[in-house]
Amino acid sequence: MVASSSGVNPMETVYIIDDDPSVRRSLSRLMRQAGYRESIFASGEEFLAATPETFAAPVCVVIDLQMPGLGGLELQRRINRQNGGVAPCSVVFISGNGDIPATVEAMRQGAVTFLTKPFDEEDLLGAIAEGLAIHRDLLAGTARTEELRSRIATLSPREQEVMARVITGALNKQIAAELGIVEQTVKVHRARVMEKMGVVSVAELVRSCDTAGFAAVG
Amino acid sequence: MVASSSGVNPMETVYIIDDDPSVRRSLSRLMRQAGYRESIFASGEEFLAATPETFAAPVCVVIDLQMPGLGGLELQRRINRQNGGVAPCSVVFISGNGDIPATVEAMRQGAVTFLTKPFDEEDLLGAIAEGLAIHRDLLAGTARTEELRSRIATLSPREQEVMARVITGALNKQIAAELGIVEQTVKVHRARVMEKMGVVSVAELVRSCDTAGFAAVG
DNA sequence: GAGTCAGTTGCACTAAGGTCTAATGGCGAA
DNA sequence: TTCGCCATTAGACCTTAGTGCAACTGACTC
Repeated sequence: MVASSSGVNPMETVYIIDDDPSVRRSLSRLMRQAGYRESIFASGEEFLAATPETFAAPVCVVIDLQMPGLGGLELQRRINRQNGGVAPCSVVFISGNGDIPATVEAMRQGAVTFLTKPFDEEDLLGAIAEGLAIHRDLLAGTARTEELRSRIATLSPREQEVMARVITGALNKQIAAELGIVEQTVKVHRARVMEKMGVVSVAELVRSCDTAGFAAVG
Repeated sequence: MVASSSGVNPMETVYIIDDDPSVRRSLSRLMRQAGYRESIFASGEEFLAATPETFAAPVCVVIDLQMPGLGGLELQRRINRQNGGVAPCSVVFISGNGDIPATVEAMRQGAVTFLTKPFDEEDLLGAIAEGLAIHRDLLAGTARTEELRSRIATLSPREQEVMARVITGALNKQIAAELGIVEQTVKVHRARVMEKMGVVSVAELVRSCDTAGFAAVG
């Protein structure tokens, strides 16, 4: 089953990074035929300079392992590092004469797969479709997390202190004692927290904080 | 830094699966020298027949890719399947003449690494130490999950229905209306739920259910 | 038939959470 | 200085949650 123009999201982009001009041309054509937006780069440095550090739409990067200058594995490392260690896009490796240690390293760093030249076009298209799907799912989760983080950012310091204790299940009077304030003050902060976080129950608040990675305080 | 007897948990076990007797002997000795409990098997079938489907202590399995009968990749698949798709232990591959597609498949199936013969003993010991560490962390999480699941199992059907709604943040009167019972009855079930689950707040209950994979009901 | 258990309900009371109004003080920006 | 935001507190009032006690029903077991 070959991916075709119909059914491919036009915002999903494939980046090709290969030092061989003929490979770039050939893959570029293949991507266009499959209906993907694509851009080609002759080196990792070029790619890093020309693309943003994070992507809002699904992206799959096809990287040639052996390139002069910045090698494929080091490029993958830098791409991952851009986003605080979390992969900002999917990566597919292609290589004319790769070895097993390089394959292991690429996979450990999160590559979708590692194809050896000459490879079947359908294998590459399949890997790219998988990579885009993975990134699509990742972005979906990230969107929710980001929304919650921005909501948390609107909380005053005190409100965050109160929330951190509310999500541990602490009673208002306990929170008040911990913070050296009166219970009524806790209630006020608490009400603002619920409002700003867009939730109506402690259960929802706990889930939101967990999703956003907001740490509870014991 | 080579792992030595001191500092190695005596309950951590390494299983060697290789059809070559000399490799088995050699690796067996290496493992003992490193202070690990070890067992050797001449085939995947032997291993599957002799070991439990899940392990209570950290385990790392060293698998030879090419074996007559059950191959390494298929063995890995079966091991993973035993535990409902979740890896029940760590896997390290070794191979005399592996190829990149096999390496990719092994890594995609969760292998810690893939070493090619002849390999450095320290590389293998390092991989095993990593595999055991990964499995140790996995077991730590699993233990908590299992404890919560067994607690959930002690809940009556009605109590589970109530809990599923409590963790969505529903009020007692809403739960009562949904279940066609009176609020007081909900309170009774709810109190039992909190007691049996060993929590004292809704916040803790929500976290416990999330950890155990207990689904909320909207 | 007696005993057990899950499920149910009622009543009374206490504790905790949530809302509203109103007020005070500090602090930085316009 | 005035304005707005944050943090704080008070009092009143209502809603929910939690607890203890008692009781009834139906299903299942010994």
